[in-house]
Amino acid sequence: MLEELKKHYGYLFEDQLLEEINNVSTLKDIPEGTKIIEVGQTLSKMPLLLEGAIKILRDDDKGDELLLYFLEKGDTCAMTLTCCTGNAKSEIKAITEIDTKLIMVPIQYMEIWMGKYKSWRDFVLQSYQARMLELLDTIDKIAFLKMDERLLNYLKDKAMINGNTLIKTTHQEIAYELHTSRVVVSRLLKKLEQQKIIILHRNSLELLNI
DNA sequence: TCATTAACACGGG
DNA sequence: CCCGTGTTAATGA
Repeated sequence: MLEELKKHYGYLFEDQLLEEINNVSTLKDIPEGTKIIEVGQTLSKMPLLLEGAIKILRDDDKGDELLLYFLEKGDTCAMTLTCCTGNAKSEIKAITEIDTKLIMVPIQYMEIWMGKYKSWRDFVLQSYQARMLELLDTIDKIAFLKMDERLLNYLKDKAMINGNTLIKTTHQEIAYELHTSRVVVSRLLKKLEQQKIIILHRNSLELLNI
């Protein structure tokens, strides 16, 4: 595991910290579509992504959901960063978007390393800021973009994360994540197809000229 | 005007 | 058959 740690985080952390992480953490391979964190769940470990991607969703009071942002390799979950001080519960839901490899660090080390390693402190603060900026970006899109633009944006995001223009999903799933109805998604996708921006298939769609 | 909801027909796996 | 998809009509914001 130390090798993989060095490969992905070696440029960020000093050897001593890498070894400490290696000593207290567990490596996990998680298949696509697995729920990692549920709303209300108490967080005892923080994930460091090595490979793959995770989508972070907000559940509203009616059980509907809304996609907030994606985490990619080198990222960590901002929710756990804020939860580490108290025994706070998660306000968000995390699901693996593709097969993902990550390291789980028990959160008690969060605080210890914050004081001990400058590189760790920088990493945590920078992660926090990056997530905050992504959130603001998402809020901007929800507030100022029409649904058709949000949809296209979502498709592009998904294509980039999967490294593939073929996107495996259903209209219903998109509707949930963008917090709208399937009728709207179907209609807008149809429009995008007529504009030669995408090709529709069953259970998947293809993004053209990115 | 545009989204949502419900309802229905089509057709592919 | 079951489910994803395309479409429409009614209703509401």
